[in-house]
Amino acid sequence: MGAAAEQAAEEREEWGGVTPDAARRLVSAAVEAFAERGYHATTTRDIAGRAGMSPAALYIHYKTKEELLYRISGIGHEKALRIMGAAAEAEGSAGERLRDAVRTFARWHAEHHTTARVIQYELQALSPEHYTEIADLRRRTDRLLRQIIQDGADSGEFRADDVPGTTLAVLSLCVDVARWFSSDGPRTPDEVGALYADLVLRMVGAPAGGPGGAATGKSG
Amino acid sequence: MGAAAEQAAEEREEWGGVTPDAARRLVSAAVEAFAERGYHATTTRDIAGRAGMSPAALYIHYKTKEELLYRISGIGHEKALRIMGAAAEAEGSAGERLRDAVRTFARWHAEHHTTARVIQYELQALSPEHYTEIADLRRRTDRLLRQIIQDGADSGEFRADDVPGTTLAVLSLCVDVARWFSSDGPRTPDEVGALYADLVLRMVGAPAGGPGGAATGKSG
DNA sequence: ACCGGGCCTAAGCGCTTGCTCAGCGGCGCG
DNA sequence: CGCGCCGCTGAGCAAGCGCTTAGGCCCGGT
Repeated sequence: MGAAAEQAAEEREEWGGVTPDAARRLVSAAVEAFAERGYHATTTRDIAGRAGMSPAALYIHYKTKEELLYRISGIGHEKALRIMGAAAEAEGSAGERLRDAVRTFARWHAEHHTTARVIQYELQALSPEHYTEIADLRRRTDRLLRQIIQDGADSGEFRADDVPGTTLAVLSLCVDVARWFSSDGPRTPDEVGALYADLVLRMVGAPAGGPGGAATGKSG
Repeated sequence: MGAAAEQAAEEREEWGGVTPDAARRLVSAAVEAFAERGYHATTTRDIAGRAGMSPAALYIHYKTKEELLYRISGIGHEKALRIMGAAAEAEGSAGERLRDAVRTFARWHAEHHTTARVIQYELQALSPEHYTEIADLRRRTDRLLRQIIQDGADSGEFRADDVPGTTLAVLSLCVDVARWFSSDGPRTPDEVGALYADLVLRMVGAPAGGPGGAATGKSG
């Protein structure tokens, strides 16, 4: 399989729910362009061009440029919420769940850093109604993580004086991966996830992290 | 002193180096607008309007809209570099210097979150030449922080297996304050600085932090 | 064979954008 | 008082924007 076909396969997985094919190609092109230049600096002509169509074709599948952003933001935030939910609902100690949450959440922000960049840094370009809807997904993600940290604090497993503040910091740390991560950089998404999980567990005073813990892994 | 006069006084301090007065008012208006809507969504008419001038007046003081961003970015990054430099060159253990660095750096990103937002999230709108210049300031800031963490790791005061990775995480954490901080929120800039200093010291395995350390301050 | 509808394009409309330019008011200086 | 000049404005230009419209191709059903 060639590189182009491979990328197309990846896109089909990430945007699998979007049909028909032309609509999916447009979403994919828009994510690329928005991540690269920002929403406002991206023209509908650019998006259509990347998708191999004329500018007018965009409006057959989406009413406005903002609707494209909304679709991307919705799918991305739902994916992020599902990732956090899977970690939160898993069995295990608070430490194990927190490790899993940070590892998978940070890794997703690295692996899908173009999508993540768009959904995290272009929120203000959404219409007020769409923003309200997306904000709800974000609150739910925050609540899931906060509950994990609260559980650890309640049981004495974590040392977290300010649970909302710690939650905010952990979420902020993971989200900001989308800003600095580059596929050309020295770190793989897996490595970022592992590093961040270790750092966060230490932040809450649970350095050993139970089974699978490797906070001081490489060299001690 | 009224609220308006107070705000004007603050601006004069932050942008004190910018003269004449009209040029400073334009910088101030541009920071506000860029932070609120983003660089590309801000029009020169909006900037001039906020500064109480006609659109044409902008071009007497700045050649282009991008030059305005460049000036803001330069002044902001130099301030950030000075803050990090002051902490790095201070006397004291690595733990003390790291605490000071994170506390002041995070606090600045909270207190001046509009400026910080512009300099951290609008880099891609700079011309390539201007970006290169700003990137150098960013590298120097990064190097200062990395040296503190390296010192602590070398002396055994910190437990940091991946010094560049830890540096990146700490910087990312502080920078991202600019994205979520709001003056209407429940936290003051001082509180954010204190919280973040505690979290970061634990991240590097130095929870007590020496004199002045209050990692588990509020309730233990 | 023929029609109907889904998908697409070429052309372009109305508007806003970053930026320019000729000219004007008022302050300092002689 | 009169002159020059600095800071500014009103009007507007070329270009590019988001989006629309009229029409054409192609494929499935009858």
